[in-house]
Amino acid sequence: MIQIPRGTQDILPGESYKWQVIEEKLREIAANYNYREIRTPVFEATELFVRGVGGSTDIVNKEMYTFEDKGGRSLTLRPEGTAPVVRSYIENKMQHDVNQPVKVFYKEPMFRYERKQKGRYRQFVQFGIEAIGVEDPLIDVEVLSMLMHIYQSFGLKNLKLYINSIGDHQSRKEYNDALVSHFEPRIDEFCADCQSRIDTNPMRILDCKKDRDHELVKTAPVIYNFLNEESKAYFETVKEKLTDIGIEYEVDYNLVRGLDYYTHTAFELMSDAEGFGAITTLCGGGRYNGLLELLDGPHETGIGFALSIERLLMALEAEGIELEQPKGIKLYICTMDDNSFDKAGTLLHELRTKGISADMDYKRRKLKAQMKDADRKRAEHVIVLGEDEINSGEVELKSMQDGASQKMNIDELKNYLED
RNA sequence: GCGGUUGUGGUGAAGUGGUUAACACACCGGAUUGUGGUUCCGGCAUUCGUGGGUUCGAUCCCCAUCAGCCGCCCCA
Repeated sequence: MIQIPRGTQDILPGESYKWQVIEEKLREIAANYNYREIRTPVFEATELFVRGVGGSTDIVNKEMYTFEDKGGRSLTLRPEGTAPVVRSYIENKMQHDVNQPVKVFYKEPMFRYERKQKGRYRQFVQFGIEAIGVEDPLIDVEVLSMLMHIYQSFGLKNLKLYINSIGDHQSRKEYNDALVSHFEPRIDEFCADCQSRIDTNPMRILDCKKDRDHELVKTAPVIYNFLNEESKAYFETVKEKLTDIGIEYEVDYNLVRGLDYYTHTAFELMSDAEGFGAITTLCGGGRYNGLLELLDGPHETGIGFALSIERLLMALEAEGIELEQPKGIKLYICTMDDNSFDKAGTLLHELRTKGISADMDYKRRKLKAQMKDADRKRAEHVIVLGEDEINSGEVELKSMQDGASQKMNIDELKNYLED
């Protein structure tokens, strides 16, 4: 038997309604904030991610599905959504778009070659937004408020929003240097991971789980102090506005994001719910000043976030929140014999043509079994089509909810069910 | 990529080196010759992730492989 590839999943008919409910809600909220959908290809030039996401990141170093096509081009299944959107923005010269800033959302599968775990897939669906063309604390707040709006609209409670500012590239570099000189003299007291982090990404030492109690971690320089006045003011405004509109957050100076392109505002939404295991990040994002220029684009800046629908579903499950199941069919037709089986097929065709959802049992089961089937299919009404009904042209329309039935002829039935 | 753990019917799960692989739910059928969600009765895995090996014999032992889960790493 051929099995599904590791880290991927089938969304079966019994579950797909959950995705539909979530997707519908996301589209609704996106429209509410005036973000429009963008769709980009599943694969892109490998170079886009190497440059855009950053050559030192794990994503680029070990998680990409990269292949060569028959023309010898190196292509990569997209591991994240921001670089492709920015590529499209640049290529389509969207800085000249009449709608400014350019506010887009996407909802597409992403691919990362990682060890599978609960809530971590090799193919997963990200919903994300990007607002490009404006640098103003207020747009950062819009993005954050939309993010919280999404999760709260599903009734989720155990949420924690962490924010930080990592400043511009200059302050980030100075801060990194300061961390290196802070840790270097005693780096041998740290775990093996941290010893390599000091070269690759010193900020990561700060949120190491093993060394979190080390005194040097506690006395380490704080990034806030390395921000220039402008960056500080920007960050302060973001925080004030968040408070003004009632969004709770916690500042986490150790919050750094794994992708190289982030600057200034960075954030992460975590779940507090029980049984969430190692994977607690529901959504992450931040501002990316400089990314457009890095990809040969105009001097514009952007901000965005990305969330995984799989993890959103996980969070809903963890909090015992059920999504509304779709309505069942309007009418189920029970048949008694070959003749009525045949007639039912014709009637079904007529009903469906009128837009009335209807079904019957094609397995020719006994009446009782058909009633059970109608129940399972959540039919609103059922009729029994037998010899009597066919001869008289009259059926009893039974409501599955209260069991009450009313007599009517078949033509009346079609009109009755139409609305 | 590293460490650990698990893998029995549609689902949840017992089980043992030896002729017929518990049980529960679901499903199908009957009790009730044309009416659902209750009850009672009956049926339902030549097969124990896959491929090898050990053995007279393996679902139970060994090896490999695939997949899930947990931890690390990292992230959505």
